This record gives sequence, C-alpha cells and structure tokens, in this order.
Amino acid sequence: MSPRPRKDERSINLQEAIKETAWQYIAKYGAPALSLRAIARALGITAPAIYNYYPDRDALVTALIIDAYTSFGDAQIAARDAFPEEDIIGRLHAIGHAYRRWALAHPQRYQLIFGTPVPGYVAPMKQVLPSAVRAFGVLVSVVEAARRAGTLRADSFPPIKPGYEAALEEWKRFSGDADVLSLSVALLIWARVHGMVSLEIAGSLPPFGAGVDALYEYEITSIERQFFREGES
Amino acid sequence: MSPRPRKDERSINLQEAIKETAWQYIAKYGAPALSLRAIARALGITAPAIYNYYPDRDALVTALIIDAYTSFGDAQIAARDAFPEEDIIGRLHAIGHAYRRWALAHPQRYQLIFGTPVPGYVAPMKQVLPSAVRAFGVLVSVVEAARRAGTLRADSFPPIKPGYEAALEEWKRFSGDADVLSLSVALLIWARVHGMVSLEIAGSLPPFGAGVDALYEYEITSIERQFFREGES
DNA sequence: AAGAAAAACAAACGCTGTATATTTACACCG
DNA sequence: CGGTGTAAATATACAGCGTTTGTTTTTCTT
Repeated sequence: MSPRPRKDERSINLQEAIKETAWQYIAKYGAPALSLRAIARALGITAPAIYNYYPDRDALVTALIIDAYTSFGDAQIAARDAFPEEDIIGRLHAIGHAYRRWALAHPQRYQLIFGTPVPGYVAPMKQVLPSAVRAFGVLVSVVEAARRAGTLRADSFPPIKPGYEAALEEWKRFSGDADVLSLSVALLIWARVHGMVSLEIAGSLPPFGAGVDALYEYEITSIERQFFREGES
Repeated sequence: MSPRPRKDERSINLQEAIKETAWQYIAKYGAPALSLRAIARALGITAPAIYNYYPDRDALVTALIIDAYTSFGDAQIAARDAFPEEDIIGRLHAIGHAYRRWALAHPQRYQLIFGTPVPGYVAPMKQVLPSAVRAFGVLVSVVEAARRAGTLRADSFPPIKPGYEAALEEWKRFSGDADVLSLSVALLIWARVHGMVSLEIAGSLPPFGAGVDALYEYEITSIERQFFREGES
C-alpha cells in the first residue's frame, strides 16, 4: 500500500540517463532514428527496462520535447534580460538572434519541437503547452511592453475573431497578461522568424553562404520597423 | 545485351500504382508511416517486388516528393497566369493565397516536401531541385517582373555575399533570368509565407479559428506594401 | 523453338516497439 | 531478525519493418 522509495539514487539517475543518451543519439543520427533498444544497449540495460521509467516511446519523446522547450525558453529569457526593460528594440533584437542561434546550435531539438520527427507521434498539448508557452511568452511579453508604452505600431492589424480567450489563458499567465493584440503581433513575428530559421535548418535555402546572416538581420530589423515606433528617450 | 522492353503496360502501370497507393497511405496515416509492405499488400504483390521499380524506399519517397513539387508548382503557375502580366500585385496576391490553399489541401504533401518525414531520408538535391525550382520560380518571376518595371522597393536590401552564381544557374533558367536581387527578395517572401503556413499545418498555432485567414491576408498585404510600389497605370 | 531478360516470389536476416511472465533485490513491519 | 510486498530488471516472444538472396515464372526477341 505504501509507495516504497527504493535506493532512489540509481533510479532517478537512470530516468535522466535515458534522456541524456537519447539526446546523444538524436544529435548523432537525428530524431527520427531514435531507438529504445539502442538507448538500452548504450546504458547496458535491456530495452523493456525503459518501460519502468517511460510508459512508451512517445512518453520519452514528450519528455525530450519539454526539455527542449525549456532550454529554448531559457535562451530567450536570458537574451531578453540582457537588456533593460525600457530598451524594447534592444530586447527584440536580442530575442530574434537568440532564437536563430539556439536553433542553429541545436537543429535536432528545433526539428523535434516543430517537425514531425517520430512516425506515429503527436505531441500531447496538455503536457507540452506550459513549456512551449513559457518559451514564446518571452516575445509576447516584450510586444506587450511596447503596447503598454505606446510604441506598438499595429493600428491596421486585423481584428482576430473573438471567442478563444479561454484557450489563451495559459498564454496570459506567462506573458504578463498580454493583450490579444500583442499576442497576435507576436504570433506573426514568430511565424516570420520561424519561417526563415526552419528553412535554413532544413537546408532548403540556396547556398547563400554567410549571406543568410545578412538576410536574417534584415528581416529582424524589418519586423522592428514595421511594428515598433522609436520610444521617446 | 539489348534492353528488352516488356509489355510495358502493366509495368508502367504498376510503377504509377505504387506511387498512387503510397499517396493514399500518406494521406491516411501520414508520411512517416509509409510502409513498402503495406503498399505491396494493398496491391496484392509481395514487398520485394517493389524493388523492381524503385531501388529502395528512399527512391520512392524522392519520386513522391517530385510529384508533390510538380503539383505545387502547377497550382502556383495557374494562380499567377490568372492575372495579366502587368498586374503584379494581383499576381502576388494570387500566388500567396494559392500557396496556402494548396498546403491546406495537401498537408501531408507539404510536410513531405519541407519536413523530415522519413527516418533516414535526405532528399537528393540533384533530382529534386528542378521541380522545386520550377515551383518557386513562379514567385521569383513575378518579383523579377516588378524589378524590371521599376516597382520593386528594395533599396535597403542587404547585399548578399557573391560567389554563388553557379549554384543558382538552375533558378535563373526557370525564372526568366532573374536578377540576384529578385531572387533574394523572393526568398524572404517565401520564408514568411512558409513560416505561417507551416505553423498552421503543424497545428502549432493557437486556436485562432477563422482568424488565421485574416492574419494571413494581413501578412500577404504587408509583404506587398513593404516591397512593391504601385505601378503607374 | 530457343534463349535472354525482366518480374514476381518465398524465405530469411536483423532491426524495431511492445506485451507478458518471471526473477532479483530492496524496504519496511511485526 | 525473518517474512512480505513492491519495484526494477530480466528473458522471452510477437508482429511489423526494410532489405538481401536465390529461385521460379512470365514474356519478349531472335
């Protein structure tokens, strides 16, 4: 009846060790090649033993995705907080470049998050959403700060259909009770950045070489010019 | 010594039938779940028989991707040619919406093209590039037409590093010998459109409902306003 | 008719995720 | 201190996968 904690050291370590080994394999051979048996082999255990820590492969993938989102969010939070609260353009710039830098540094993680890396897998929103919202809430918070400061240039922004406030509760919690407008603008910015980064990671871009840097920088500043007024300093 | 054409009817039919069945399976269960054995089962043949038509699964996937690109390109060409050559904004608008319409109508094909749908698969550029270039050459051609007409607003566009002309030969063939500037602008537009569409298809967008339509329309017109001057009519 | 080549097949190999049943080892309680 | 319950790891097994190999059937050319 009473849940009996075992030695607890090895157990928890194994749970983490499984994820760690999984990351190594993903980094080496790509996310879709993830194999429970290979992980078990590397850890010196048998494949079914993993089922003591994750009910099935999808659960492991979910855990990996959450970890990836957390790392992704950390990177963006750090980038944002490197600039003072009032320097909205500075924060935006930093976030945009941190986004690409993280994605290029961990392309497999990025594809694990946004791609369809595993055959039958669909991410369970309930578990993933919090960490995802935390990561994208960073951008939302800065946009919202601009809106509050009156430097958000979004007069002609299309009115988004109402009636989905409930679904966005979680977003608001992590982004300082952002307005729906800020959320929409952030969404569009996110889409632009994701578009370029995902194409670059997938190798779908022509061999522009170092030119991609310039193109990305141009896109970031385009976004800033389109949506943000200079703050009165 | 002499290559002997067989009855040719059944053979070619089977080659096409394999692709057709593959599409049905992809539509039903998604691209990553593609299985040679399942295809063979549906066709009433054995799995190794497929190897007479495609050397391995990757070759089949490549053929499918090329077909998808062709269909994708057809849709964009049709959209463009529905407007007269001088109506550049009209053509851009049509292409943009045709892009999303095709992607939403064939999400699996879209992910097959841009995602990493099959475990160990990497698309062989040599075979895929022509059909890919044909599809994106449509946008490039319209941007180039604007440049020639003097309505392309890209003064502040970043200078892309030179030295990659050779790699872009193919692009030029399909886009009316487009200038490098047109190519770069088209690339940025493509990235923006792809960003929003890919997020929508992946289900990563919040449940904006019909609001996505408005958001997409806004993004399209934003692109037009940023990069294109009204033609003197 | 004879020979060559293409197409299909049957069987097998090694791999995968997963289910089941069994053994081992630890933690607690009387 | 010994018994007991539970968690963790195991061995075994199943069905499915892509692919290889060797063999047989079919079909066309000469």
